[in-house]
Parts: sequence; structure tokens; C-alpha cells
Amino acid sequence: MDEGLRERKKRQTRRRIADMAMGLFMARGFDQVTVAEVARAADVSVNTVFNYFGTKEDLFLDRQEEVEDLQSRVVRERGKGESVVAAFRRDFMEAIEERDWRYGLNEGADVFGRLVGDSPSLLARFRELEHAQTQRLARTLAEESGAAPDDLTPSLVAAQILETTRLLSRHATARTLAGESWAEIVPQLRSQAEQAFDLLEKGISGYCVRV
Amino acid sequence: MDEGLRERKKRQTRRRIADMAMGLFMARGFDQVTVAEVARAADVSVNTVFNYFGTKEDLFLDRQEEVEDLQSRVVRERGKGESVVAAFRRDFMEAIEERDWRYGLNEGADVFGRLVGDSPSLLARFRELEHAQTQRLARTLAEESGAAPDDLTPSLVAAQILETTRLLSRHATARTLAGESWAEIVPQLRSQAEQAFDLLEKGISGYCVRV
DNA sequence: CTCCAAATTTGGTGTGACTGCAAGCTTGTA
DNA sequence: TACAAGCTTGCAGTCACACCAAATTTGGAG
Repeated sequence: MDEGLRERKKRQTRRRIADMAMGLFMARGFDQVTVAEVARAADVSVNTVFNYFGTKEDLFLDRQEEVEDLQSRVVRERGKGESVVAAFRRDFMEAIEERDWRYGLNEGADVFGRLVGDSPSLLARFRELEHAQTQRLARTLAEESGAAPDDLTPSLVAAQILETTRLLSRHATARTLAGESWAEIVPQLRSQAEQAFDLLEKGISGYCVRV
Repeated sequence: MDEGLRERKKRQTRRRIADMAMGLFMARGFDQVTVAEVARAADVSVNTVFNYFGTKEDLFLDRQEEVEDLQSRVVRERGKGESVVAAFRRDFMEAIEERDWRYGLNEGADVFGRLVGDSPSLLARFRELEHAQTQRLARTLAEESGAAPDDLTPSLVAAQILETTRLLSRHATARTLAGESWAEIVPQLRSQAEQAFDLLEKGISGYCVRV
């Protein structure tokens, strides 16, 4: 009823375009692939590609948006007596062990990062997504704490937390890209993370503790 | 000797292009002005515009780069016994009183911000500049503290400090753009800044204190 | 099954940023 | 005064992306 032929075909087409695009990007780099090539590979017209994806960059960063929700969930599902930073600290430390993709720690995240870094336009779009994530988290924090509309604390805290996790992840993937094995990175990453979160907590550990 | 006719003319042309461009942008918005129009207004060919400015965005954000140096100077010229955050706190509080342009607090910064915010491409380039500023500050901090190459603390501190000042400035200019007078904003801004820096200091006040 | 209306795809056409090249003009220098 | 280096320009081309009208496909009514 809510899954007609039409809907199915649309999702198929969308996936086919995205997959073909990703394949080409991985093989030759983002800037070296034209939208026309992607269209040809997916056997659709260029216009159809732009029907599904607003920009060429969206072809690459399609799945990245769902991260927003997962981050807000970390806040909402924190335990009693646990501060927001503490929740993120716990979540991030777990993520290290599991090579969680939410923080860009998964296998292949380095190639991903390399591709992004090699394309100015892609990098720009990626930063935009990061910014959106930060704002989303800030809004969640504002709701959770019932902050006044021009209280900047939620935005400040959101920015500091996410900037911390991003720096940690980036550093780690940069090292895998430099040839180091994940096994030898993990111990250092753990201690760097502890250190980074210590830095954070001393300042904001009292913020928004759930009763 | 080092200031021939050639050099002078080049600087004149560059200024003329940048000025004409800024005028058109202010009047009609960034995206509504084509490079061809800028070229015509400055009485040069389109190619010449791209000879001086790598991208259209650089026409607008030309002077923004020198902010980098000024921020590093804040660190280097801090007093004895003064931490890095303390130095920025002092500098920013002074900047509020003087409506300093380094933090985007000057008169007209709101129009500037509006223009940037209305153009996706300009916003993207602006974020790139912010990122470069952060990295620059991080490098300065690393030098000042003699940190190990894979110590993330300098980057973390740089990001947190600059993100704080940016949020404060943005909030202030957003309010002037909303019609509020600078006089009624300043008191609130002062207290917001105190609050924001308190948040920071509790975490990083002990970092890199000059002996 | 048939026909219609809505959604989707497509080709065509156009704009605007940006690149590369070769020719022309200007400036510094011998 | 002539030559070389540097700057400017026109021209042609690429690519992302917008707009539009025609063609195709699909869902549903009769």
C-alpha cells in the first residue's frame, strides 16, 4: 500500500546512482569524475541525477546526515547523574573499541577522509555538515537544559564537545593513512582521548547534570 | 628601486578590482553579481580579475587573512603569569569596548555577516578561513608550549578559544542585524563573554602559563 | 482493459565560474 | 633603441547546475 512499484523504483534508482558515483569517486577522486560520467554509469540522464541529489557533493556525503540524530541520542539517553560531557566521553571511548563509524573511526574512514581532503568543494560541504551537526546538538542541549533563548552555553558546549571528538578522530585516521596499524594507534588514541576529555570536563563537567 | 611603475600599477589595479567588487556586492549581494560585471566595472578583462584573485570569493574576503597574525600576536605578547585564555579574555573584553574589527564587532560587521550568510559559496570560503586561523593559532600554541608533535592539546585549546569568540561575535552582530542598538547589546555581551570565558578557564586556565 | 492524471525522466538550452593558450601590449634593461 | 620579461586580453572549452517543454511511466477510476 505504501510501497508501490513507483517508490521501489525510486529507491533503486537512487541507490544505483549513489553506488556508481561512490565507485567512481573511490577509483579516481571526486574532482576527476564528472556528473555526466556518473549519470552514464548509472544509465540515467544528468537531469535525473540532480533530481535525486541537489549537488554533486551530496552524491558523496549522502549517509553522513544521520549522524546528527545519533549524537543527540547520546545526550538524551545518558544515565542518571551523568553529565553531557561524561556521556560523550563514555560513548567515544566505547566507539574507539568498536571502531564506530559515527565518529569516523571505522575501517576505510581514512580513504574517505583522504578523498574529502583532496577536494576543496567536498571539504567545504563536509564542514557545512559538521556545522549543522553542531547546531543540532546545541538545540538538543538547549532543550534538555531549558536554557534561555540567548544563553550561549548550549552552543558553546556543543561546539567544544564535537570539536574535541573531531580532532581525535581526524588525528587517528591521519595516522592510519600514514601507514600505522590500527592496533598500534588505539592505545595512544585512548590516552589522548582521556586527556582531551579531562580538558573538557574540568570546565563543563557540572553542566546539565541529569537529576 | 623596489617600487617601479610596474609594481605600483599592479597594486592600483588590484585595489580597483577589489573596491569595485565590494561596492557591487554590498549593493546587490554576492551571488547577484557576476565576475564579468566586476571586470567591466574595474575596466579590465575577466582574465585579469582571475589573475589577481584565485576565486570570486577571494574578491570579498581579501583582507580577512591578516586576522591570523593578530591572533597569534595576542598569544605571544601576553604578560608574565598570564595564561593563553586569560590573554584572549582580556583582549576580547577590550575589543568589545572598542568595537574591534578583528573579532567582527565593528560597525558594519553585521552587513558583512549578512552578505556572507546569504551566499553558500561565500560562507564555505569563510569557514575555510576560520579553519586556517584555528590551525595557525594551534601552531603558535604548539611552539609556545613546546608540545610534542602528536600532542593534541594545542589544537584543542585553539579550537575552543576561537570557537568561543566567534560565537560571541556572531551573536552580537546577529542582534544588531535584528535592529538592536549597539548600546543596549554591549552590557549583555560583556556578561555573556565573562560567562563564556569562565566556562573555558575552569578547564584550561592552567595551560601554557608564561613563567 | 482503457483512459486519464500525476509523477518521473529526458533532451535541449543557457548561465556563470574557471582554465589554457596564443597573440598583443607594457615595462625594465642592456 | 632593441630585446626580454611580464601583464593583459580574446577565444575556445569544461563543468556544475537551472529552467522548460516534450516524452515516458505509473497509479487508479471506470
